[in-house]
Amino acid sequence: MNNAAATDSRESLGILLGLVRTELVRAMEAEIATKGLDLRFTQFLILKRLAKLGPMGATELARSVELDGGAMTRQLDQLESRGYLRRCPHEQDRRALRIELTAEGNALWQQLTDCNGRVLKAAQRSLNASERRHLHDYLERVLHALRNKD
Amino acid sequence: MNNAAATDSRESLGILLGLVRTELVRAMEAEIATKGLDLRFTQFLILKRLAKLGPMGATELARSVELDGGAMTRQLDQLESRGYLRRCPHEQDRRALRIELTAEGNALWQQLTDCNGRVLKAAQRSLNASERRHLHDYLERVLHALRNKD
DNA sequence: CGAACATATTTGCCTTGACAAATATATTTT
DNA sequence: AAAATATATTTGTCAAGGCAAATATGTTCG
Repeated sequence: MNNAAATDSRESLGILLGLVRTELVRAMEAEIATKGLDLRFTQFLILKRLAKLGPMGATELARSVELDGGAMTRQLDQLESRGYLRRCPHEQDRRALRIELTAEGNALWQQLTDCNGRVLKAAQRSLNASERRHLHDYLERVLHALRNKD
Repeated sequence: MNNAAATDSRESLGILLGLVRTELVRAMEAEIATKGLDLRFTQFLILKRLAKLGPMGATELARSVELDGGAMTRQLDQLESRGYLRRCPHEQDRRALRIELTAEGNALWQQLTDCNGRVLKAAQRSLNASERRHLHDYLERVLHALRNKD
């Protein structure tokens, strides 16, 4: 009985993670849409990274949001054409870029940070502070276990 | 400080979930590949549902693995052409299908269930039984909160 | 009954992202 | 310094999945 419950619980982890993530993405995009903005979750993540960490290269940015380099190029095309960021040449390395938010990009982030906060607050509203920490901790441990699977 | 940590933790939940899921999918597909099989995670989920719950319609199957109906049609095309499942006419409803595993499909599942168990065990190896239950519980509470956001 | 509406499946179209090849520039080796 | 190697970005190609329209069938209401 105990055994059966544990087994079932283990087996649905993959689906459960997918469901939670899908809903979170959906909720964020819906929240963004209520502001009259049209941005995908990926684009939101890119802007967030730039806003939080400042200018950086495309490869570094891609790694930090777990996106393929080629996909990043295309996202940058879009975000640049909409005026949210700029591709500047890197000072020392002529291969690389220095991607930075424009004033418009920063203004946009001001709005997005609201959405972000509201959605995450709503998502975790039934968890207390300790439970939130634990959730985060467990997820990181699972991630670590998967990455070092010997 | 406490506040800052909580904020940071909240903000990375979206990315963290994505990372964990991506790694889990990657690990499952790698494990499947070691058996000489060529199956995507989605296909694995479809077979799993059919193996666990028995024959069902395409729409129900699609919902249960959180997949679009159109995408399901195409996955079924592939799995059927490889001989793992059959589309039978539904007895009462001539619109609907009754999708069932073939003998080959069941045999395949015997192999897959191993992979599934190994990966999930590895993923959760640093969590004890209580922590696994909690992780599952927290994720379900977050999911529920996102779906009923009033 | 017949019209309106709902549901199951399929198909077409489009966007996204992974992977690999191409290009340009840096770094290391010989 | 030339050659080999590594890294940053871009581009081409492909498969997967979301959405909407098409088709077929079922259900409900007047």
